[in-house]
Amino acid sequence: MATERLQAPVTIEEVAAAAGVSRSTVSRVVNGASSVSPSALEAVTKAISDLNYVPNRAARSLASRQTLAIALVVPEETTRFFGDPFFAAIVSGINARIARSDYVLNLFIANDDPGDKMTSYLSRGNVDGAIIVSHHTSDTFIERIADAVPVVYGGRPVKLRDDDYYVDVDNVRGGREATEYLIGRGHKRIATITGPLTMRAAMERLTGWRDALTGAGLPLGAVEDGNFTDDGGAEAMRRILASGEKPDAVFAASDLMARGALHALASAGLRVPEDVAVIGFDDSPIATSVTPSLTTMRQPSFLQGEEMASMLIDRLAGIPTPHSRIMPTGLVVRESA
Amino acid sequence: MATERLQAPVTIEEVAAAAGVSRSTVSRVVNGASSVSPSALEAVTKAISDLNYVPNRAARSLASRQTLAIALVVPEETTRFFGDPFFAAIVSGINARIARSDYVLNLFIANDDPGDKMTSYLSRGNVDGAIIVSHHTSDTFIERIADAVPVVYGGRPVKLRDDDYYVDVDNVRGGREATEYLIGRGHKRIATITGPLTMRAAMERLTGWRDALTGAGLPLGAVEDGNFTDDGGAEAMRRILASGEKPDAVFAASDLMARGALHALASAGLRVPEDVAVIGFDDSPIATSVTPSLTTMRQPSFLQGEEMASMLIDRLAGIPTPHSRIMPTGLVVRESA
DNA sequence: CTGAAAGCGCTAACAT
DNA sequence: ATGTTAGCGCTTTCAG
Repeated sequence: MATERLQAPVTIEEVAAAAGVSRSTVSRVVNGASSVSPSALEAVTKAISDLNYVPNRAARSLASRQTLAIALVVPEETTRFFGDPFFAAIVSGINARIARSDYVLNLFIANDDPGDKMTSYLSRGNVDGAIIVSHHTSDTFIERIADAVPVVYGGRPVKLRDDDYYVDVDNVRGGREATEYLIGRGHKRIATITGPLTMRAAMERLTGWRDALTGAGLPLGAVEDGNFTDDGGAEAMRRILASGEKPDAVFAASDLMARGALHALASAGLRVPEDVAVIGFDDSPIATSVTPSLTTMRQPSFLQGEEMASMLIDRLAGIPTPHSRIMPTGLVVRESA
Repeated sequence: MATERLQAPVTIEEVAAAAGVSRSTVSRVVNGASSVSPSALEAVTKAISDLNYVPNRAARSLASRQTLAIALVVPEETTRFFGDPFFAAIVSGINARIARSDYVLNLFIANDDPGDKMTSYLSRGNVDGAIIVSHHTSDTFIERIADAVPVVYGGRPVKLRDDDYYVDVDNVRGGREATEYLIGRGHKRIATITGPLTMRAAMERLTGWRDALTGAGLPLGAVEDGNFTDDGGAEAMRRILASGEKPDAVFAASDLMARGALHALASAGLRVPEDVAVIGFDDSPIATSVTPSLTTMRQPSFLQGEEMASMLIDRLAGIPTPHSRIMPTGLVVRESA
């Protein structure tokens, strides 16, 4: 026991010796180069597994000038980020894809970093690329990151540059279809609870809501910002109710806000969907955990995360990749509308 | 435009030249060695900031044989981990402390890693240490990590080894004091909603509850597992109500479960605290966001996170550190009890 | 297809 | 206090 920490690490040199070839050849097989004879390949492969050789990351990085690390940048307040199951699914997807690669994820929560250690760290080439999971108009530091390393965004960035890549859904359409569903059910006074309008997805879903309403010749209902949080959704709902014009339906731009709205509605003694129908967005686990269960516009969050990671990994490997990937949304009808 | 990615990275050599000293001296100031003359120090410092020098991690790692990386290991289902503000605060604290150091955080979500890429990655010395933020009895892979690198746990580990370090609160006492508060308020039939009993903190808070009750000569009320989740708390509350023996108070082992309980109680038409008093645990942002606001046993989650990181950093620096740090809890009285 | 040789940028004895 | 000198373990031309 306790000899563990000092095991001599096996180096490429020892593998080469064991296989009777040179370092270069070992390096070639480790990196999957084509030009290696079958016999050499076999000898090296055997030596590697016999010796349990694992390349040293630092040495590899230093020589190859890549870090095999990807930054996961979270430009959110920690409590908000952690509070939303949407991000849970996104991160889970990213992590799942990364776990299948040679990369590791470096976590950066912008918020806890008052100086800009993060920015300079990233700029200095300490990661090969970055995934930026959300994006506010006010996040200026993001541009500096994008100047320094390849970036993939979750959601179309506020200022799209030529070299930007992103994964998104069609938020306008999602918002429109959610609202159209409400309209189709005969609702006439449809309010909406939006995310922070500094975020593109929030604005776009609002646009979709507006398009549906004007398209149907219906008046625009109340618009309140719910900040993409549970509490924010509840407060927005209360403001809508307090405003006088009682809606008969509400489109909440996230399930989390829809949950808040549900609670506010319940407190106000209103029944869902009878008095007020509610439709959410995400189809997160929340949708089925509330009562009544949530009718919602589904987006494939886990896949979005996976796709973000895949996109970046492909780019880093030099594989041509489209600049954006728009994932499908779809209506999921349950009890609340 | 687009010249950005190829900026010549400034090396220690260039800093040395600019400062008129040798590489070694630069290295010394970068690493905070004492034996540098004031004048040299100043020249180097200036050169560093003029040139905007940031040391190359790979080179540093290779030469110094440390990785300057710390693994953040999350042995939880992603949705659960991200769903609890307690973890949000913990991670925030860890991240804040790490941001002040030379280390970076590598994120590993055990759950998304069916093989054991993570374990072998960590075992191969790719990180200098690991922080394991939660711990279930069933998590066997954790031992393998602890065999390979220095570890700090969030919460006393299930099997404590000689070389383990952890940050915790006195959960037994916290549970006891919360329950004693309820008793002091005249409640006689006190139920509890526990976390999963595979987790030490859950068991200990249950013990505290039991101790308080037996200490006061009161009968043990209902015990239901709420899985440390919102929904779990609501269901546990429903089971308690359905069981026939109506409690006049409930100790929920986390604020999240308390929130679930509050909703279940409201649905059942029971008033809080008049019909049933509710006390939580954590004093997370949830406590003030629910109605009625939550009386709860506070634990300093952010500080716990910071302390976990500090402990590991100190250990890695060879600074003697006590094996455990028990942080204080304290009652916060609000409306729910 | 393979080996030799030259570093990648930094730290850490060892001198001085 | 500071400079010199070896590497750390690997990738990558460049010859052959």
